[in-house]
Amino acid sequence: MKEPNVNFFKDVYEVVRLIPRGRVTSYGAIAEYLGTKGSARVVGWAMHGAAAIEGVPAHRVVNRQGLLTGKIHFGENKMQKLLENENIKVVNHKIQDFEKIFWDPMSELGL
DNA sequence: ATTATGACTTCAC
DNA sequence: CGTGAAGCCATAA
Repeated sequence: MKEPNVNFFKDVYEVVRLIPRGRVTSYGAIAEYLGTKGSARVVGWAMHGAAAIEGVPAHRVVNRQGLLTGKIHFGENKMQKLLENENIKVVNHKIQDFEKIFWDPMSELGL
């Protein structure tokens, strides 16, 4: 295949799509689930396109600290509004009870 | 092909 | 999880 990484992007969309409502996950978790755990940044790049795709709640994907880093490109008010709409509490650009609502694809989906 | 940048992560203080 | 520095993979110019 000429572009094997493209498959990676598609997987990211599927995983993000499987994120339950009121739950969030991190780029590293998705990257690791896909096998490219070293490319957490690439997951962010995948989300860049995912944000334009329906059914891909990019707002549910945050960094390891539960910080809404993606809101910068997503829309600060927009992302927080969406998260609050999912019963997710966001304060100072950060998710509250992040470890509680954290959704790990490796544990939930099971490898 | 090389350099620079990025929606990240981990290690060290 | 405060701040700071280095590492890693892919895209854009």
